[in-house]
Amino acid sequence: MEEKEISQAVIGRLPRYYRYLGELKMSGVDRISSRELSKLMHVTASQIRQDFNNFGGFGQQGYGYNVGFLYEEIGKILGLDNDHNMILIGAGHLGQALINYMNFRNRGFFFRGAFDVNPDLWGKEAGGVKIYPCDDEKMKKFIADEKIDIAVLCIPKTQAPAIAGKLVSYGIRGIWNFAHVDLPVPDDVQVENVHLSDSLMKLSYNLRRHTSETAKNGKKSEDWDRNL
Amino acid sequence: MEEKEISQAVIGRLPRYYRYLGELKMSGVDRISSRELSKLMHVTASQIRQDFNNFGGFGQQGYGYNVGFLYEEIGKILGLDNDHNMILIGAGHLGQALINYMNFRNRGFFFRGAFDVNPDLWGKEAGGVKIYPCDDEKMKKFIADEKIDIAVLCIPKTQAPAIAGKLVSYGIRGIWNFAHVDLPVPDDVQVENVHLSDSLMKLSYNLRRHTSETAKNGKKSEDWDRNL
DNA sequence: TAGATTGTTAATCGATTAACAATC
DNA sequence: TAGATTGTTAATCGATTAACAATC
Repeated sequence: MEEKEISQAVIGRLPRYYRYLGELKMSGVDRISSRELSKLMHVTASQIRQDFNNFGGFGQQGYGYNVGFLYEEIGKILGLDNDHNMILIGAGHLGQALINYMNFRNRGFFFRGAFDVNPDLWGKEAGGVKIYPCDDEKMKKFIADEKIDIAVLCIPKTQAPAIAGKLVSYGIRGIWNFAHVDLPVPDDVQVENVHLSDSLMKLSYNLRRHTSETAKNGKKSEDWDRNL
Repeated sequence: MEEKEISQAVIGRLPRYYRYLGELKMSGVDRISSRELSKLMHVTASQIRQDFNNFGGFGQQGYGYNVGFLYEEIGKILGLDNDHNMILIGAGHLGQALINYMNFRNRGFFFRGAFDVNPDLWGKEAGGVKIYPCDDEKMKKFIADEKIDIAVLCIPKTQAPAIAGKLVSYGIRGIWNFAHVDLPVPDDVQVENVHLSDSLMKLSYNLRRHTSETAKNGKKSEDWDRNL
């Protein structure tokens, strides 16, 4: 039986469902209908049901969805029931910020080590792990020994594609890429880009667009759904 | 005459065009066709032409596009021809990483000050600007005096909505939100979310999906377009 | 049972791709 | 002019929304 490919549009919404369900669970709600959730999240109930039904029937007619169960199931879909071992490549400001962010750990994402070209950092610690030289053999061995599956790339864009290529050859299957460049990797390697300046440019566009629009029609809307 | 609203799908692609055009310009290329650009960026030539034509005719039949001109025009569309004054709210690890990142400055985004609740940080500097107490009156005056239009929110999600509300009342029109929560703001305030853990969860999903798929059909594709 | 709400099919909407006439 | 390539319309594809039968 052919499994249908789930669109990235759906996947992109799962973490937000997961977050809302986690909060509902925390506040003791143990049952919710697509309609209630739709009001809370400002999306259509139709979309919620369609999204969930990509993965099978999580609800019950006449009842709705069990919050705890749904939360767990979406967690499983997102692969949060398995731990992930990560290495940080580039222990600069941003890299250190990420490695010190505890919330990733709570979701099963663990930094096992960091690598940097700067000798001043070698042997020091960041986020509870050692910083090693960006040495090919060392990285290769570390990735194999520690069963690293994700590399977090926080290095200048000039160096990113070359390092990414090496990491892939050492067995890395997922790259969380903060370098402002597209990484050409084989199709069986997953890249998730976080292009901060792109994000800032989108904000800049929307600021200008809105400013000129209000200047034009002079009205100020109270509708804030679009921002969610 | 009604101006058609440009879809966020198009806007989301502009920064990437901008990046490629900047690189072409730097390497001395001054003319490119939609077909050449499509091969470079791994998107369809049709999409490129459609995207550009949302904003008017930037090209010339039989010739293609002038790289420098197109680069400038897209910059203008993105609002990069105007400077933006920003404040950092929350000078923790992530906030300090952002305020120290020089590339935003090159694009016209300037941090003018930082605010934090931690007294140990007050009076210190980060990224060349002072860190102030998160005091209502001080923030209000600073935003007005320094003509701040963007606030960069790097605070825990529990505090983010309350602070965001205040900032908006002080005149902030754009929020770059790194807190893991949806901010309810009026429609004339633009929010750009950077939800890092959501991004990591997507990577986790795609890792698992691919791992089980290759396990199933045992093939390893060389096509890497999808990762761009 | 009657009421509620899902799962799912059908209708609509929007975005992407293809095609080609206009034109440089 | 002939060739190339855009701007733009038309066709296709995919995603969202609406509707409702199934069922708890």
